[in-house]
Amino acid sequence: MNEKILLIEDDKNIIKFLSLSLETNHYKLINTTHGIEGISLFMTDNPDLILLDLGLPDIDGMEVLKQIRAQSEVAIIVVSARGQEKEKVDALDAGADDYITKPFHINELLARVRVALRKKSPSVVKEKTFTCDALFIDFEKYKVCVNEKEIHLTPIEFKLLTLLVENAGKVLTHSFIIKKVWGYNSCEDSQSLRVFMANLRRKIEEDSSRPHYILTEVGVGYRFIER
Amino acid sequence: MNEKILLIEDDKNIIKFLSLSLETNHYKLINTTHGIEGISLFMTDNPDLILLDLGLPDIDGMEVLKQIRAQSEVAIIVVSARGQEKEKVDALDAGADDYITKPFHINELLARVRVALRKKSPSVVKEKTFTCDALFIDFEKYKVCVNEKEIHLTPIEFKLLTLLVENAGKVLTHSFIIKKVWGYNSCEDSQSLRVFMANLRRKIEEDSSRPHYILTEVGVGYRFIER
DNA sequence: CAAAATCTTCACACGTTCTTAACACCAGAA
DNA sequence: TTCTGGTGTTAAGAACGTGTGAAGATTTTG
Repeated sequence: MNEKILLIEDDKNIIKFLSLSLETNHYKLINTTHGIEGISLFMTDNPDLILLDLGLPDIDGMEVLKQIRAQSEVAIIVVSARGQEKEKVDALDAGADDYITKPFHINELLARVRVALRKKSPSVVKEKTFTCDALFIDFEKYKVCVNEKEIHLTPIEFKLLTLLVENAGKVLTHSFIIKKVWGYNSCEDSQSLRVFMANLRRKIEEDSSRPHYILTEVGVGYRFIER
Repeated sequence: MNEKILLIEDDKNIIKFLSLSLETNHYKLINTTHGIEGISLFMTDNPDLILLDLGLPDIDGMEVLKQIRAQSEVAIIVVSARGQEKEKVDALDAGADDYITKPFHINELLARVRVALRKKSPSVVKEKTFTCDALFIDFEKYKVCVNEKEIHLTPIEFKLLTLLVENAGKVLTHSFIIKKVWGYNSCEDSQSLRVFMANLRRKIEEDSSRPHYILTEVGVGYRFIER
């Protein structure tokens, strides 16, 4: 959140215009009108994205692009008045992630900023797992371990455990669980549910007569302990 | 190295034009004029990049975009005659990596294709071979060995094994496997799948009644053991 | 075109999973 | 104590999913 954007641009009007738009969209903005300072600011401030104009007063924007790209994979969007095909191709091949020609629509620019940021953002592979004491669940792999030892759950058992864990700490009523696991038009028979709870506890609890994870709320339902 | 590009576009002239350009630049090209078939081809052919027109004769291109993006991070460049700001923003926010408006300059398109491919490529570092115990697979040479002895697999068997191995450790549901192997619009018939699993096991398992590599998750699907 | 390989479909045996029913257990109330 | 309502446990059979051989359909190959 609050990604940092470095704007290297010498047109005062565009600076004003972009500052406003970017800041209302909750980006942190740094800006400079000169290429040399741009490279320097990139080094010191470590922005998440750079908006780079090609026509700068001191050095050529292409030079700035190449120097930054030589050191970093940071997202760079070229924003330029030069709309010639060759310049676009050169900038893109020199490492720019996108190229927008002035004049541009602000919403398109913002959308392209989002694209560039989502691609460069540390696309951490989200492990969809859950751990609580000796219990480990990998929802994606459909795998459940107790004390590092894999145990086998049937489809309904897995669904039940997932439901409980997703609502850890909350009490789930019998009818809620039945609706979620068996579907909305199943009769309100809690016999099966009790059997499944027993089986589930036998598999994941150390002592199923004194459950640690799945607690019974008499007259109401069941609840998974809060982490 | 010979990246595969899927072109979903209904304008015959553009198809001809792009085919020529892309093939002279040594890309492998697959193309279709319909969105539904596009999704299906994406599933079966696993392209490195998709060029998507928004105005298709069967379904809306945005729908194609969303459906593909729901399953994959593959590079997608929208190539459309619709140049409205809102459409660009919608497509980019729906997951497109870039948006080019017709008419376009071919060199700019090619440059943007290079940008999209170079950004996606590092994440798709695909292993060329796979080894697990007595099983060896060379994906490029389309070769499978068990105990150093080459065995013959049919195309679907190979595809199935590849899919399982690429997701080693994860449970793949029947419907997921069917979609990936047989394509998007195949009916949900798991009969064939069971037969292929049996054949595959007979070929790679020592004792196919007690499989070592391909495990069954009753009621859910199959999975390849974790390395 | 014929032969071979591959794929699909069907039937059925077998194993797993689910449902159901019976009963034990544990409060708290009469 | 006995009764009562809710819960835990066990076991049997029903329902469902899976493995497998073979036959027929389709595609590929020579």
